[in-house]
Amino acid sequence: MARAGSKAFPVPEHDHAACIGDAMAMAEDLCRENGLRFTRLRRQVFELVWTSHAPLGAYDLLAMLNERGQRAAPMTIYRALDFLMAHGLVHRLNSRNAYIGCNHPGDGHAGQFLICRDCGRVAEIEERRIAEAVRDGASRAGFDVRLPVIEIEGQCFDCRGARHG
Amino acid sequence: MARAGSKAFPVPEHDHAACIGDAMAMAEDLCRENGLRFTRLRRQVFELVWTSHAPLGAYDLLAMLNERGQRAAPMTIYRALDFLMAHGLVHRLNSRNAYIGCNHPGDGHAGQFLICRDCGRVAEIEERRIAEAVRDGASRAGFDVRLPVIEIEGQCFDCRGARHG
DNA sequence: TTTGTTATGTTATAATATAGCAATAAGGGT
DNA sequence: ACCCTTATTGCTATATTATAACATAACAAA
Ligand SMILES: [Zn+2]
Ligand SMILES: [Zn+2]
Ligand SMILES: [Zn+2]
Ligand SMILES: [Zn+2]
Repeated sequence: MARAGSKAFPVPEHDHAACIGDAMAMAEDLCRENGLRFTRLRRQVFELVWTSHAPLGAYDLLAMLNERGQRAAPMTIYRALDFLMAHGLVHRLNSRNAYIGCNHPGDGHAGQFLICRDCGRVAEIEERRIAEAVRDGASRAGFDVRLPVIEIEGQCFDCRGARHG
Repeated sequence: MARAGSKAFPVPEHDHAACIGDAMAMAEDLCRENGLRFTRLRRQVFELVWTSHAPLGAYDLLAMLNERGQRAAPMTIYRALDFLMAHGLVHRLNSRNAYIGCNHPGDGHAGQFLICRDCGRVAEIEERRIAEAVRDGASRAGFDVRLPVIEIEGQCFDCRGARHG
């Protein structure tokens, strides 16, 4: 039962400011190295997405942004999200119509998402064996994988503990 | 390269009336055996979903239904789809907001979907190795899998052939 | 028939996402 | 500095997908 070393789901009382800081730093780096314009708006949206480890909807983000005086329209958020997604800085969770920050970006990588149905938090993992199994299984049907979307609903370690020790 | 024996994606010129007939028969059986009411409306919607091997949107189905004189409202379709989904007769593809028929029903089974980005067709597979890899990978993060959603975008055998021999 | 339950009809509205065009800001060469 | 080009943002309207709430109808058991 891994856990101590696993960073997939951070413990509830962790230093979340550090999560945000790290993500921000990585995003800055990635944009600088690739000549991307990490504008004020994009920065703000990225920061908002990182408000929590649970995914946020586009209109949630919009409301949060507007509470900061920015009075933006939906398009504004969607465009910022498009940029961030295009460069792997955030991911969209199709099963929730919601967006989650990524802390190991890189254009167009497709990880696997663990979604806790109790606390709503999401962890992104990158298990080679899952990707391989998907590729092999698909190829047995003559199918060539381009973009696997894997969103796994279940229960995280902390929520399991909370229920039946 | 498997293909001959694979039924995941039927060949384009197959007898699709037989697909519909088989699916219908299985649905009838499942409902009879479980005391479910496979009403006229639900039957119609199920048949419409099976119109093609590409997934159809709720409003597409609604339009098709209304072309048959039924003048129904959105709720009507969504309720029929809810029933069909609850009993594994159709699946919702989150990445497309669309619905696809299932021909091996059973309450709440969760397969893996191959979605061709060229022809739009979808094949449902059930690869034990994928499910196992997901369960193992998740448990390494202390996560207990309840409902894996796996939607794999790529290119099917027929579309690959059509492009470069 | 009465009664409780499930299914459908109907109207309105919520939630999510995109189209289209004008205004502005950033970068690059002269 | 200037002009030019492109990328970004602002803004209004609209499309698409899904649900809420309540009334009526069909069904089945008592
Ligand atoms: Zn954190
Ligand atoms: Zn949890
Ligand atoms: Zn067919
Ligand atoms: Zn295809």
